[in-house]
Amino acid sequence: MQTFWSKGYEATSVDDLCESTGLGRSSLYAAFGDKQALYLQALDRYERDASARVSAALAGPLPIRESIAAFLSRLIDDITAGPGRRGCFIGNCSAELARGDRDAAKQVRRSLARVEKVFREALTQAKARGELDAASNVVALARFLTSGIQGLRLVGKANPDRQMLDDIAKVMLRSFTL
Amino acid sequence: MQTFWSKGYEATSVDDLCESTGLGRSSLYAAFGDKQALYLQALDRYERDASARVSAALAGPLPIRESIAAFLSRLIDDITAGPGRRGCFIGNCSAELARGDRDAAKQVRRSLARVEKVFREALTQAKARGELDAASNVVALARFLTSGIQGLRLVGKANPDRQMLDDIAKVMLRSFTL
DNA sequence: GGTATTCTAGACTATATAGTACATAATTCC
DNA sequence: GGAATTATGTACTATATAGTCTAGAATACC
Repeated sequence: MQTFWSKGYEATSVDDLCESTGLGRSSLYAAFGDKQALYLQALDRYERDASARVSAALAGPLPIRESIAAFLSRLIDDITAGPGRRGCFIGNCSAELARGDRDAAKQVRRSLARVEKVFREALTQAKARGELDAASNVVALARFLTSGIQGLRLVGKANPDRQMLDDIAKVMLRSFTL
Repeated sequence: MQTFWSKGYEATSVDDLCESTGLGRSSLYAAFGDKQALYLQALDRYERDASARVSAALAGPLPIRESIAAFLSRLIDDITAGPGRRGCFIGNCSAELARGDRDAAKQVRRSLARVEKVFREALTQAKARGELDAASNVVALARFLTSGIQGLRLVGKANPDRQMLDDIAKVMLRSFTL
C-alpha cells in the first residue's frame, strides 16, 4: 500500500512490490494475484484506514465544528510534516485512472462515498444537537468536505505550505458556523 | 497536450504522441526534445489556457459572486458533459509526478500560483467595489477557490455526477456572500 | 536547375517490465 | 520420521518502451 501510494500504479514495478513486501515474485502472485489485484487490495486497505480516521476524529464529545477543525489541522500536519508529497491514495488513484480502469474507478467512487457518509452522519447528529443551522444541507456539506479534503491534499502535494493550507481550511470551516 | 492530459505521463508512450501529433519520431524529438520536455511544454500550454479561462470568466461586469457561480457552473458542465474523466491536467500532474520530478512539481506550483493570483486580483477589486465583506481575506479566499477547483475536478473525475458537484459548488459559493 | 541544408520515416538498440515455469526449500500431517 | 503439500527463489519469455541512427525525401538557396 505504501509503495503504490507513494509512486502510483504505473510507476510501481512488481520488483518494487517484492522489495517493499519482502516477498518473492511467486509468493506475491500467489498471495495477491496480479499487479492490478494487489493495487485494488491496497486501495481497499487505505479506504478502511482513512474512513476510520475520519470517523474517530468526529466521534469525540467536541462540537462538530471543533472536530472538523481538529481533523483538518491534523490533515495539514500530515501533509506538511509527513513523508511528503504522497497526496491521498484515493485521489491519486482517481487522477491516474484516466487509464480507463473501471474497477479502480468504481472503488474510488465507493471510497469517496464512504467518507462522505461518515461526514454526513456526524453532521446529521450535530444538526440534531443544534450545532448547525436548521436549514443546513448536511448532504451538501458532507460532499463539500469530501471534495475539499481532496483539494487540500492535491495542492498540498505540490506545495506543502502550512500557511496556504491553513488559509484554505479556515475558509472551509466558515461553512460550519451556526 | 490532449494525450498527456487524458492518459497521464507514464501511461502515454512516445508512439501515442506520434499518433496524436501526426509527427514521426524524429520530428517529434527534434521539435520538442524528449518525452519529459514535451510534457512540460504541454503543461505550460494548459496553464496558459486555464488561467486565461479563469481570467475571462471573472472579467465581466457581473458581481464577483455571480462570476464565480457562472465559472463553477461551466466547470461542472465541462466535467459532466466534456470528454469525460480527464480531470485537471495540473492536478493530474500533481498527483502523478510530484513524487520525483522536481521540474514538474515546480511547474505545478507555478500554475496553481497563477490561478490563485487571477482569483486574488479579481477578489481584491470586488472587495474594493464593496461586493465582499470588508474583513474578507482575499488571499485565503483565492487559495480556497484554487484548492476547491482541484477538489471538484478530482472527485468529478471519478464520479461525474452533476447533483453532487452542484452541492459542492453551492457550499463553496456561500463563502462569497456579502 | 542544381547543390546544400533541413526534415522525416522507419529500422534499430538497449533496457525494463509483467507474468510464468520449474526446481528447491519449508511445512504439514499421519 | 517421512510422504505429501505448500511456499519460495530464480531463471525465463514475450513484449513494450525511450531514445538513436541512417537513408532518403522535401525544401531552401543561389
